[in-house]
Amino acid sequence: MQNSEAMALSAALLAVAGGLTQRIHDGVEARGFEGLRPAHGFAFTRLAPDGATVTEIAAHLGVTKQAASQLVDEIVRKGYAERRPHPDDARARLVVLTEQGWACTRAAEEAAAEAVRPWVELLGEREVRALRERLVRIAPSGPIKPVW
Amino acid sequence: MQNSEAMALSAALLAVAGGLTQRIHDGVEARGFEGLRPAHGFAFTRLAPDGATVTEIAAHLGVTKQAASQLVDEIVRKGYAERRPHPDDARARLVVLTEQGWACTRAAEEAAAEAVRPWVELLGEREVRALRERLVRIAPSGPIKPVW
DNA sequence: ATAGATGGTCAAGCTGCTTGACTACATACT
DNA sequence: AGTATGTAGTCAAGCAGCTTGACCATCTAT
Repeated sequence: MQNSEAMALSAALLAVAGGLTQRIHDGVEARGFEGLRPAHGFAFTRLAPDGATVTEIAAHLGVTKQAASQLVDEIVRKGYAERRPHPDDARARLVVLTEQGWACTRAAEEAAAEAVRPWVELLGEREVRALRERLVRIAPSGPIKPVW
Repeated sequence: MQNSEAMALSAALLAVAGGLTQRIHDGVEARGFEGLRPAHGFAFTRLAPDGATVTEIAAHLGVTKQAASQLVDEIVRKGYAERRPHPDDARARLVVLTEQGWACTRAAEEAAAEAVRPWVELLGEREVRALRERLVRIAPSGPIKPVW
């Protein structure tokens, strides 16, 4: 594959990712969840199953513990999560989503579906599913970093 | 398409985009172009054909003119671009890439090719090309915004 | 028991962005 | 032509989100 092709692929991928982020963010706001940034959404995905510690969130986002702690402060203050004592470690605190946090997560899923809808209309459901499968296969496992 | 599928697609896309950005950035640095951030790269793509004004770069990046001006200051100070009088408008200044700027652009293309290579190994060249075509078709035309 | 590693927070500082104000030039209207 | 409005760009100040550094409480290993 030529360098210019790789660059075109990269540019398209980053443009799509940027637009998608914007649309999800707007959709979440339109559903009444304000004062959140995309980074909060990524934190939510890590909190979603059973909660996580600040350190785990920091690793997930690829930032320092201090930054993650500050981010958790925000979502706690806004009622999306709460800090509980950790069952196994008295140093740690388990951050878990509140009901409002779950509602916001569902809103984000709706917004994502809405953002993806134009793609389905353009490419068809089959192609979009294929796109998803390929992206899942090449997705890195490391921390989620901002696109730039 | 279900909401959860749309979310999985979004998550994979953003993860791939984040990883790709990181890899291109690292690759550019490894080729000796330091002190640049991904945002500079996006500015370069706008400057590439025939240069651009600060205002055009601002629109391209989705930031204020002041932020774009500051970013141009940086790449000028580091020798990647220079400001010239605009041929048609005495208010404006045309920012164009220097030879070093072009060299950096080529380095970014090499880095992109390098970053994409694992995907080719995983999916095959045919699939990656198909991926590119689909992404190009759904890519938005608006400003390039950060993923979060 | 003790030494070192780890979870979390407090504090200070930096960087990249924003808003606000301004000058120089362009464009449109009368 | 003359005037009013709009646009390109910069200077200045402020802010938000991140970093580094220091610290305490608790866990883990010897």
